[in-house]
Amino acid sequence: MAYSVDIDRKWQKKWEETRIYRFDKKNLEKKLYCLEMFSYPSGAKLHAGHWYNFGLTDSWARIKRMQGYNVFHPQGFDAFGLPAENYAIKTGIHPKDSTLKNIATMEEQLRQMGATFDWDYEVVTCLPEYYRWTQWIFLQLYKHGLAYRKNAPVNWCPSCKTVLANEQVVDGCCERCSSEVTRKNLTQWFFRITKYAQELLDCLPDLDWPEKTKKIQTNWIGRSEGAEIEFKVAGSDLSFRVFTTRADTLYGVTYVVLAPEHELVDKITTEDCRQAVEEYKKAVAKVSEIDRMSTVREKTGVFTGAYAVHPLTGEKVQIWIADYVLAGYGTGCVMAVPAHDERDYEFAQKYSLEIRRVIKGAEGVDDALPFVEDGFLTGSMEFDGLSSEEARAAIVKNLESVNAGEPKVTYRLRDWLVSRQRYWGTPIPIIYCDKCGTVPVPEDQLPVELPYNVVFTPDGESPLAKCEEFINTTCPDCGGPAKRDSDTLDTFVCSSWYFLRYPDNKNDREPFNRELINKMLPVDKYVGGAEHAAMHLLYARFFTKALRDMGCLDFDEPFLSLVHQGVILGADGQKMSKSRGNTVSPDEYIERYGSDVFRMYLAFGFNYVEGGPWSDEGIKAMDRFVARVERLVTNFAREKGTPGSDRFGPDEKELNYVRHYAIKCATEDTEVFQFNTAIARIMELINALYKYGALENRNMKLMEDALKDAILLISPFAPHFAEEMWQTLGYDYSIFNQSWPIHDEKALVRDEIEMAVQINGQVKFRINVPRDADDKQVEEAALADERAPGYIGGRSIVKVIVVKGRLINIVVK
RNA sequence: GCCGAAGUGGCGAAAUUGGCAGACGCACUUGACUCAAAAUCAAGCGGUAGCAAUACCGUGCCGGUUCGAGUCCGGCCUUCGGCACCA
Repeated sequence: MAYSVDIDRKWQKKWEETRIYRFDKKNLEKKLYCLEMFSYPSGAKLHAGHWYNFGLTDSWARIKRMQGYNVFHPQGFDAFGLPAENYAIKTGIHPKDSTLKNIATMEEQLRQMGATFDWDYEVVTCLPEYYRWTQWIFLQLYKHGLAYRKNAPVNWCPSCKTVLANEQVVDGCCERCSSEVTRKNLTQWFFRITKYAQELLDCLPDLDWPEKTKKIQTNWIGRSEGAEIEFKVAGSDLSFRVFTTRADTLYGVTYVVLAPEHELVDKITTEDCRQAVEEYKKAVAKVSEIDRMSTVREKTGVFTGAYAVHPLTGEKVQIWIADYVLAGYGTGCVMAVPAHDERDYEFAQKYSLEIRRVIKGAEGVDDALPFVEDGFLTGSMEFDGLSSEEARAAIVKNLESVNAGEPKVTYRLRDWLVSRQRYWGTPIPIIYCDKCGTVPVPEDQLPVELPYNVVFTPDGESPLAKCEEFINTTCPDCGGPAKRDSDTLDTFVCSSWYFLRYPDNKNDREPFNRELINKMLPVDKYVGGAEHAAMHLLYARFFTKALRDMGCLDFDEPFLSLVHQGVILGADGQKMSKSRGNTVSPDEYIERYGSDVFRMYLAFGFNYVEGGPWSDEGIKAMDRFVARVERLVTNFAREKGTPGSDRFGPDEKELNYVRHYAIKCATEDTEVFQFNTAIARIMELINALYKYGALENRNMKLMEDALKDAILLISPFAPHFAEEMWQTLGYDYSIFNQSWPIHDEKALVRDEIEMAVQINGQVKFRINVPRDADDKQVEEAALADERAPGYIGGRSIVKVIVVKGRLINIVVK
């Protein structure tokens, strides 16, 4: 039977009946945890990107399985989230109903992929069995001081009617709906990820992750080393601290700037200036955070009338407020050194403030102001002549001795805002009691179930707030009337620990068993989109570390090795989208060619990490290749048993060489997700088999062995097809219980090697030399070649370089 | 603006530590089979010149190091990611 989608179904059924991909819980010594980022159950069908991610990672997992690993390869769904709720607002279909329906559809489609998923370990984040433990983790974080509430200005999307994390705001617009984001003050729950900033940074170098991703995380965390320096407010007991990375420029301070929101502003502002300050503060409050973040905007500010005392010189400098100083970074105050900072320079020029040089460039360096690079100190009393680097240490030391400063490290990373004014998410397990205050829901009362009967009106208030039977409850402490938190958790919270739940997904006493999880984790190979480089991956790392410190597990990092798949574009080279009409619907292709052809095309047509444009010609070519293999197999199966020779001449040697070369390369390339070259080598083996098959008096044993290896090599990429071919060749079920072939190094040694002969670095001709020829013999062979004199002419040989097994370069003059 | 990655035939892409550029495939051309077409099988296929042997050019651009550079160094250009008043 020619390969088609029917073959897919046949073997899917058989695999399911025989439970062939079931994970063996007893053999944890050789476990290998292979994981793709789980998906959101959207209403649409699986797209090419899902196949690219899941299908090819599955091929990788299959090889590992055949190499004897006990592969744990689970699947699940990131099932809470905005789209389902927005869909409900639009259509009236309840998020729970639509989500569960979508999950059923997607499960079905994922089964049709023919992957090695063990569905016994499925995890669905919107089910109480799961979110009960999300809530439990929230409570542990709360108990350990890692979850706290504060009033904070938040990014508000007027269209989604919800709060967005900074990272969900793209160009001042909502990541999801692209409407303009505004600012709003709300009391929100935060996770103290900043506590782990340094560790999150320190563990990065040892991870087998793409360098680019590590770089993104490094930037995101944004460590900055410097000093905190105290300035006293002249004529009062008040003081404030500034953070600076340029303590060497301290003598160049001519004024200081506070963020307009800084708490000290009201206290120090003089009567003369109060009106101007108040007006300025009002004006700043009106400017959206987005506009304020624009670098092209002209800097503005006002004088507070107050003066600060320079900690070393005792000089009085003006205190200003300006919007270019951010309340949320560092201490919310800066010392202004206009001579050596571009922003301060611009500001000082505008408001005619003094600009005082304290750094000069080295000999020959253009140090026109503002000079922002390191140099040598000048006008800085006893520090004159020191380099910037020496001066930073010396000045901070000096400050420390007078108790006016010390070395300090700050981070750009901010705490993670997790409250969402939304329905379709994990309820926050907190109760507010007038008498007892903020009370965590007792663990034995979890889960706090999400009520089904709610009204979806997009008015910015959580639907839960309007659900009386949910919101009104009794205080667990005093038994009096109390209210539940009406917000739900960011869905990134759900996805920050799902990989911990998979191995123990049915545990109803705890989120996961500590002993088991210590054996099953970390994840050995994690594969998913690069768009999660900053958020998801950082949050999951934070959760892992926090859970470790709370005694729930004993490892430091969740994902040892990470791969990002590229993006498959439409045939026009543009991102696939319905509006462009360039989407590729896997179902149609699978119906026509079978899922293995689809998967193999994805494997062969692209560099996995880069992705690229879809090509109908490309998948047709793959269809032809599969048919070509099938012809080879059926022809051979017909001839099987006919007597052949047992000779092992040059033809056999060549076939055996290609065979083992294919085994070696396919194994090594697949290991590092280079599926395209792995398949190229398999194609070469098939070509070699055709060539050999056309000969008279073949060595049938060798041919069968080579063909058998070829099918084994194809099997991870075309599992249904390979299973069918295996059967056609008369072997027992299942090919996936076979061992992965190992190449024979001896077969890769050729008797004669072709080497290129270069004259002055240019290839002129090629010679064949015996495999074991030494440099001298190679040189002699090259020079003895009849073509050599013509190229050398009358010139003399200056030097001869022999690169073993590759080329010989004759340098002549 | 800063940080990072990438630019290779008509196309998708390969290329160990600096060592034969273009593996494998698509498209195309030719031949075999066929009444014919498709499919299949076989062969060719970077550019220019030439009947040919061959010569010259060729990995975004300019320069450098080297016996030898797609690969290393310096300077540009373009594209794509990340960050962006971070003190």
